[in-house]
Amino acid sequence: MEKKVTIQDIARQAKVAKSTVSRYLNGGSVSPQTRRKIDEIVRKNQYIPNTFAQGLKQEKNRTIGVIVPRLDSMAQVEMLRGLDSANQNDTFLIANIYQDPIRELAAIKKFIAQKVAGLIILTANLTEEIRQTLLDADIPVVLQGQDEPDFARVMMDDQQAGKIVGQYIQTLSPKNVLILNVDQKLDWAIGYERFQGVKAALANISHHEVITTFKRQTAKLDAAKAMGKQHYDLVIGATDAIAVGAMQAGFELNQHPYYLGFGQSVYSEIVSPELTSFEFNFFETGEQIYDLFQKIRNEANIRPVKIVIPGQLIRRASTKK
Amino acid sequence: MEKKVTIQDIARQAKVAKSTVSRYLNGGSVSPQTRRKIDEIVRKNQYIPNTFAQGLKQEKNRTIGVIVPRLDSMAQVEMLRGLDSANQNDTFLIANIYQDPIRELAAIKKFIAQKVAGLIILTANLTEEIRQTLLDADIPVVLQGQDEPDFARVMMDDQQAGKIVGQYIQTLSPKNVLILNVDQKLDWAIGYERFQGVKAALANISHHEVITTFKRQTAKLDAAKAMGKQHYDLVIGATDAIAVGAMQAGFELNQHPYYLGFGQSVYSEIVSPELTSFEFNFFETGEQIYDLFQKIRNEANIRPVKIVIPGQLIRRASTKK
DNA sequence: TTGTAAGCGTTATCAC
DNA sequence: GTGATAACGCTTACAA
Repeated sequence: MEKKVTIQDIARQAKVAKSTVSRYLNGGSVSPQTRRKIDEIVRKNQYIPNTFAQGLKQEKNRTIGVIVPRLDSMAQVEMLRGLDSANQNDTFLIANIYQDPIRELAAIKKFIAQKVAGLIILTANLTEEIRQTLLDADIPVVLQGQDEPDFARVMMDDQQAGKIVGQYIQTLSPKNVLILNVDQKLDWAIGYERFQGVKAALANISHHEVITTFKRQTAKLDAAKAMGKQHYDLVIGATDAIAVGAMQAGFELNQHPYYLGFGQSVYSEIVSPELTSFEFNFFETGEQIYDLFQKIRNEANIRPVKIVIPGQLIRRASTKK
Repeated sequence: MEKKVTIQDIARQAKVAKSTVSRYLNGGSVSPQTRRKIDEIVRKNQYIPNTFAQGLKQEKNRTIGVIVPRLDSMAQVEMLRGLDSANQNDTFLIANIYQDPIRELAAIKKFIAQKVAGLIILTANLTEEIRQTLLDADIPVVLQGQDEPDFARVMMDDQQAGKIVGQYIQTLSPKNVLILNVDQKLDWAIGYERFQGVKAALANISHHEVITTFKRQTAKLDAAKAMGKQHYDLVIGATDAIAVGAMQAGFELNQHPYYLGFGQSVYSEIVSPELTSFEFNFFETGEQIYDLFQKIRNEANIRPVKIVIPGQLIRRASTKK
């Protein structure tokens, strides 16, 4: 059990003033001899500066608060991995807020109180109160998933996704399409933007939209209800999880329409038939988020930027005859 | 943009000494009137104590470092959720170390330097160096996944799991069994303990063991190789992911043995046929880990405890005729 | 019950 | 290049 060794101890052993040691540590001017002497003593004592004292002195630290809506989402976890991979020298404080705005606000306030260097928020929906809190705090913030003009943000190109999927749908020439979507109010980017292009392509095709949730189980139930009433030959889920839920429902009803999903990719290759899906690279998105954060952290008054991440349609067996 | 308000500001406005405010904040003795006065001013100014100043003074804080081998594992994420759910008033610092002992050691050292209140380590394998570092640091530590007698730990009951699965296997009366396991050195609890009971049950049954990795893709490849050489009527995967990989291989080879997995539960209900699997409640495990941490944090010199989490066999379609 | 004052470990500002 | 010394915001004896 080692007791804490302070800058003072180092100074004493090196027979210099602690201010000299401090300068040594922070790359100030120190004579080569002194430097070598301190070098050795620091190493021998395994000295590590006290984070709290540092933080107290310089109103700054290398801790970034990360808000995650749900940790049981592949997309989110991939983005975290991306953040981690791009990370230079920061510590991430991760708060899982279970898609609850109340928790979200609390977590953000706590982060601000802890004087984090900045906030990265993976979110679907900012309440007005959170918006204000963020603006007032006046710290670097990067948003993902919500297109808020006041903030730096990284977005999936859901419009393009919808457009490409829309075009693809037409090549399948379906007769009757089931859309399993989520509430726009819950997630605008997905609920609205993602489906703009899809719906445009469906203008002259019979189709039906059912609002369900992100949970596979719920989606399965809702899909079963819809598919029980009438017959569809193409089912589009707002996410892969939803599409897979529908596949399960169809399986039980012994129906075999085409299926198409969006998003993550754990599910898609496991189900049989494998799921055709419009996929985004969430890992790379995470990296981009971190890079953007670095940029706005360093350049003082940069205007809110928007970065758009493209994706691509991966055709698999679920849309093949 | 609000500037920081300190305990001094509150004291001035309330016309008391800052020590009084400090006492107020920490539940010391304060007269009702003073209390009310401070109460109001604190609220009006939205005062939040500076974490660094607090941490500097009292060598203690409410931050717990959590080491996670991989975030792309359902089991791990569930445990994190459990931790979160049981959490009273702590902040979790989560470090994803990608199953890399080097990163693990680095992360642990960093946590210790940051003077975390304790460490929760979800791990499969402690190197000797990490063991020593942990012991030297002399802070509360709870381990999960590694049965180290020197530490408080929460373990899955892999022995019991193996035994139950072993009994179940016999009811299936297979002729030739393929075991897809992982290296014992990588994960003793899974590689060795989990399969003790299984192998005992297989004593008089022809079987073959192949070592693969936790990755579904690799497992699929290894399974394909083995299943290509001879015919099996039961395939047991050390994890669900491995079993699912094998299912995919079998599907492509047009073989349809029974399949059986262990562990998490995302996959099991999605594949068709649904996967029979021995399941642990990782969420509850997370809660237990936190509770145990609380206990050893508060009681000074408690002997290293061991908590064992049972599981249950869920029979699904993959082992039905 | 309240106030005074002495640190906690670090960095920053000066003189030397 | 170096060393006193004063903060940073808070807690905690110890006095009053």
